[in-house]
Amino acid sequence: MNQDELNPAQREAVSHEGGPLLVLAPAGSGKTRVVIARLLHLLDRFGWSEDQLLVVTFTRKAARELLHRISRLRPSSRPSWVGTFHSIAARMLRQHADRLGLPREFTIVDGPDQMQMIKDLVGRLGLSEKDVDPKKLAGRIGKWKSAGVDPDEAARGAFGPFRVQAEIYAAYQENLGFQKALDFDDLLLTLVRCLENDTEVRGFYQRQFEHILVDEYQDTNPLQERLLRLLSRDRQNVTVVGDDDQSIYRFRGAEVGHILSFPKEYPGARKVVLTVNYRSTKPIVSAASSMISPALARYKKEMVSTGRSGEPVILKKIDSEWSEARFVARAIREKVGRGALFRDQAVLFRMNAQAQPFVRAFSEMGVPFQTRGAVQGFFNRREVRDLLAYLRVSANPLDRVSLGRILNVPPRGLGEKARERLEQHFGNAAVCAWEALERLALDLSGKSRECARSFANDLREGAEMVRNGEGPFSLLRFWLGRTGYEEWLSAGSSEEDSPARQDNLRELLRMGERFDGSRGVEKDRMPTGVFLEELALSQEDPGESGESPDRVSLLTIHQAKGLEFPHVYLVGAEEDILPMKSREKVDVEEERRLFYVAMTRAKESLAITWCLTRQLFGRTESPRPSRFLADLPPDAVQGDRPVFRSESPVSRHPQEPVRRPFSASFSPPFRAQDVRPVADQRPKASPEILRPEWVGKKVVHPRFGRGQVEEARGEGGDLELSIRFEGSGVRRLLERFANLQVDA
DNA sequence: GGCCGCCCGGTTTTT
DNA sequence: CCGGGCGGCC
Repeated sequence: MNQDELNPAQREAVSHEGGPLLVLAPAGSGKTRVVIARLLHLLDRFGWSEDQLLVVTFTRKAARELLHRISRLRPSSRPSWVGTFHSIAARMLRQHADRLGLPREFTIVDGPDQMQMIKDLVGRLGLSEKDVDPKKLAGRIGKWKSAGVDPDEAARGAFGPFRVQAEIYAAYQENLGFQKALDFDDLLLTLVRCLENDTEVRGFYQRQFEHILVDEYQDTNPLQERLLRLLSRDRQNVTVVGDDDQSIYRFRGAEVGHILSFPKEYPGARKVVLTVNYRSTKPIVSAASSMISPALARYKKEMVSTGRSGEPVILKKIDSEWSEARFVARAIREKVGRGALFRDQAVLFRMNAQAQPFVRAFSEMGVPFQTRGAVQGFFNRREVRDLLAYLRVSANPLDRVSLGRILNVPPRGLGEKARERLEQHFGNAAVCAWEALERLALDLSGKSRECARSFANDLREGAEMVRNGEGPFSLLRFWLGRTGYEEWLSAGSSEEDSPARQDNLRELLRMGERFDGSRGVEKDRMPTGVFLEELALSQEDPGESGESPDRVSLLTIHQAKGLEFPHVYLVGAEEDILPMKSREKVDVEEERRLFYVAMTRAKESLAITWCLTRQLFGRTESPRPSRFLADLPPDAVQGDRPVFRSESPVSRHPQEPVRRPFSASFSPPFRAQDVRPVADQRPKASPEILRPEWVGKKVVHPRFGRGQVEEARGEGGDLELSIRFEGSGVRRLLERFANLQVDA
């Protein structure tokens, strides 16, 4: 890439010589261009080889995009360590599998499998899902892992509901161990522990990587940050690129604090701020800037538009969500009438439920559209998961979750009773699938016995095929043939969904075939294992990466992150939706960033709508317009101004102090959104009453891990603690919200 | 083992 | 309002 094509700030970032570098890259500032130019610069200028550069992204899509653009600019260059945190971790773990006591083909447990395991364990401990909500428990386990808290530590000092959760956590980890399986968090945590304890492995990677580059750094969670520190020699040659204003993944563990404190945590860091927005017209840039500037914890940075003028941002008050959908449909058709394409336009909303009226109105009014459902379709389809479970047991015969899934699918006379027995035969050890089945067969009689035996034999055969290097295509055909799955499926499906299911099977076979045809030689790996790993680490629907047909996109704001559209309709700009309120709580800061992300997707035109009435969960509500609308500058917007009753609209929606009528032990544990992300960002309201009895206490926080209280003030629900955490520095937290476990 | 009816709860999502 | 999960029944 020619450096002349870069602006001064971009050039500064690209040519930075050594030492930690923070690139603040607001929306539309040419972030990817800088990342690629810097990568090429590092190769050219320092003569490093491709495998000395580590480039970390958050999604497969981003990694693929980077590789694609690099290969276009420099066909000879093929950086080998470009990937997501998880895929890189998996690769490193495999490279050192022997040292870690892991088999090379360990299983990666994905989200649904993890849920299944937790549910099974809850049941086996004689608890109902009313006692323990598996979803919450999964979240909790993830938080423990993010904080590096192992089951023993979790159990220590645990009380009440924590106790049971810690117990299940322990059982869950043990169970993963029997199966030689790691879940997503384990990929990171196991690697972090390995690097922390094994100086040789740590040295190996620290020597290997001359430079580390992290994209979307504002989305890192504590585990990823720890990994980054361990891989970088003396925290020196690290480039992080991101935008604190676009940090919208707190709910899944991302901490905007990492990017905010990078200069402190990486001594000598250089900070480069990209300010020129190449994406949007002047009014859009101006409106978005005004929207984000009241945010409390952020780097102050201006966004300069390239001077393109354009139509003002349109504000539109509408009576109901049905009219809202029709209004947008008409606006879209009008734009198309003036030469725009459908695919140039996107409707953005806060939650998937809002899509419904649009789907209906667009269908009725002949506006072509595409949605991306709340859950990705393909890999959550029963038939796809079933078939993959057969492959996974074949690749890793210790995989009980997958065997459990297919034990009686299609039905082979091994029902609930058999499942319980089988569990006993597995017991607390690493037992392989056919052994457990053969032992089970001895308990059974007649047809069931025969079925168990022959299934065991098939499993042996499947595993043999994998070991012999057979690829996914032949494995899939083998299992389809042995089980009669296809016939069973079409017999049991209704006429309307049968074709879709057959399609999915065919698509899976195609994927297997493509994989067999395309894979390069990878020594020491079984092709089927590689195939399964790739699927586990990329749940992207097949065909999603293809080119888009001419349709309007219906997306949540989260889904739209990283995308841009000439024309954007941001709908449902209402209190309790954007900002979203749940359980009487609003995380205004994150919601403001969401609003900002939505606005900055637009290149040419932006319309923002809100409704006066809305059906929500069967009830008709009369929402108030979003408080954020008050922050839009009058000279950049046009249309309906929302009416706020007082001068200061924000004060009309004060954050109600959250006081629960019951004691703290009843409050739901581990609400991440309660934790103040960065100390000193809000005025302190608590009285200056010192609480020396707290000082020096050791505590464990679900996210920040272990720490010690340095300062304590305030009373009752306002008890405020300054805690020095190992690894993440001092944080000021409200005891009421922090869900601390206090070490005795 | 599978189907039907009732009740409850309900953001955002990648790996 | 709608979908998932559970309990009861065949």
